[in-house]
Amino acid sequence: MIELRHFRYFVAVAEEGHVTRAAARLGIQQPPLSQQIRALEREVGAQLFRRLPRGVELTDAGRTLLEKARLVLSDVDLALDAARRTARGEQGGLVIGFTSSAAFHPLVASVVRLLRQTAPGVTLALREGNTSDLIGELRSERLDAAFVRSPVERPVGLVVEPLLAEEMLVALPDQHAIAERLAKRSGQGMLEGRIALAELAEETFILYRRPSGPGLYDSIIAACRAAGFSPRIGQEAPQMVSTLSLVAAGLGVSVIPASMARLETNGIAYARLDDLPRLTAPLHLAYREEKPSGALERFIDCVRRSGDAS
Amino acid sequence: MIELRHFRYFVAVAEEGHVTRAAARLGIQQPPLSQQIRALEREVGAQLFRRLPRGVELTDAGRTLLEKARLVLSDVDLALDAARRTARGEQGGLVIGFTSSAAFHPLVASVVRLLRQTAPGVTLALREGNTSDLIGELRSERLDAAFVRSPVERPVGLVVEPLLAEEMLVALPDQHAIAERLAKRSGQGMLEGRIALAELAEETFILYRRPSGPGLYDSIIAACRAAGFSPRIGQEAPQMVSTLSLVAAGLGVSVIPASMARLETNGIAYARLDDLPRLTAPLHLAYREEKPSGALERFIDCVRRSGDAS
DNA sequence: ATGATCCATACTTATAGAATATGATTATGA
DNA sequence: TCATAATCATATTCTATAAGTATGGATCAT
Repeated sequence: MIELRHFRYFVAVAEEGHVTRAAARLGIQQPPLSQQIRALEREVGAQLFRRLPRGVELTDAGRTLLEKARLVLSDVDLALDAARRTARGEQGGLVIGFTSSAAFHPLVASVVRLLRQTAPGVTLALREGNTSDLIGELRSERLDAAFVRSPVERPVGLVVEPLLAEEMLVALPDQHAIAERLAKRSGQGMLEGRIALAELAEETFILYRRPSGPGLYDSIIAACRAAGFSPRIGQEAPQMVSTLSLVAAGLGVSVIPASMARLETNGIAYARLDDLPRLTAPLHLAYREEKPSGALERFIDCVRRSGDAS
Repeated sequence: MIELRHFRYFVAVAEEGHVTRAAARLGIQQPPLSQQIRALEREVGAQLFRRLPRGVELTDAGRTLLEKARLVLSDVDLALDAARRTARGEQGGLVIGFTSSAAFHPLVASVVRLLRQTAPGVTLALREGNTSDLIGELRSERLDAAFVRSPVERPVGLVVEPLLAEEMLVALPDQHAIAERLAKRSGQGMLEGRIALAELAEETFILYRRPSGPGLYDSIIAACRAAGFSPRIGQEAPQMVSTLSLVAAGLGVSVIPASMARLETNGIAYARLDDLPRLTAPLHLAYREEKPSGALERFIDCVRRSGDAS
């Protein structure tokens, strides 16, 4: 049976043109090397070297084999390296989900950037969805990890790791009385000063619809209650992003994570809240409890590092 | 040190998902197989299998390695096959020379065709030249073999193998008295009947110039002497083919190998000779005495078979 | 709970690769 | 021309390691 040893020995002899020198290079004696070469020739069924009085030289068959043997040997090294890289998580494919509201958070972009840098062999597929769908896809192994807001209960079989808690802002129509009262700060539609939740007691609230992302919805309502009123819900938008369109259309006000304030600026003014405790939108990373693959480990590591930085 | 055995065993275990079954398939016991797998894992520096209560399953690193290990194993087989084919002469590159007069001989075409069929892996480069140049190129290893006419002396270090002796024909200008006298046979300019060399005693002879192809030149002159006259040499053409152009131009007559009668028909008539012994143009195959490469052996074989057929 | 399945570990055996000694062949230089 | 050196091949011994045997431990199924 042919082994890599035969190829290694063969290449050495071919390169030296000399059995004795090749043996020295390989760190063995000349007779076993001669034997292994003969064994290879027997296996191939053809002479690979012409024995000359001083040294040996390749036959045509030997020349043909030399080329390919070199390739095989380097392919073996490449194969082992690839396996090592995969084990270290520098290679592989991941499917990552995120809630639409997380799509705009700088953390996601920075994680992707960081992973590209530290593990270029890992291919990422990103998939948007609402929190409950994402949790389901995690369970059914269609996703490897997901950025979610606050899942109501801790889903069994999954690790839900808190990353950060983001301040929530009030989104007002541009022409709203409160917006007119407070000066614009930057060009971004961000208002100067803070407002109390209680000031919005008479407003119509537009919120992300309940079944898909239960966490945020509940905490907003709870905060209103704490501020002394029960909010009037005008409309529940199917997607978190579309709440902003409804606000821009003047249909009501909304409370959104700060990272979403960077888009849909025309027609919308954003104001910080005054109330304590602060109303926040948490961001979590969820993944299965089982031992993560190397690539996923790498990914989680990148997420943590990006989380610390921001 | 990694050996192919490790890859073979690894692939078997990966495919079976089961060490014991894989061991049975490989014809060894389970413990040594487990050991070899462990050795491979140690060499790679990573786990390749997750040990489950019933069987084993690939890790990511294992999956990566499996792909490449399969490739390596099949590449090894391909490498050995390629070497075998080269040894059998079914693969390789040959440079073959031939004298310009041999270019028109059907043997050359049929050899090329036969070699294409029996050894498609052999690539042929054909090179035209005069006999003495070809002999030199054979010696300097720029050619592997050459079709030549009659080399004066047997060149040392070369084998010159006679292939066939071709009848020689007289080439006459179309309007020549002899051509007018004899009826045309086919449309090819071939004349009916034979003529004696002696009939050409008064003609001007156009012959291929001496230094490049001494053999034919000498035998033509010798034949004329035997027929009782010494030919008047009008012009010596630099290339054998151009002798025909000179004949067509009416500058004289020539004697050429029969295989050349198939071209330059307009303006030329060919006549067979009556004299005995027949004036013939031999065709030889020349190659170096040293043991020929497999591809050359194949080629020589094809030449001999084609020679027998024609 | 008990037996069956299956991988791992400990130890023994046997194979074959490596080392040593030597022979055969062919250049090379006196 | 002969002796010597160089180099590969052969014969024999040694040894490293792959294979085999026996058994243990974990997990699942009945």
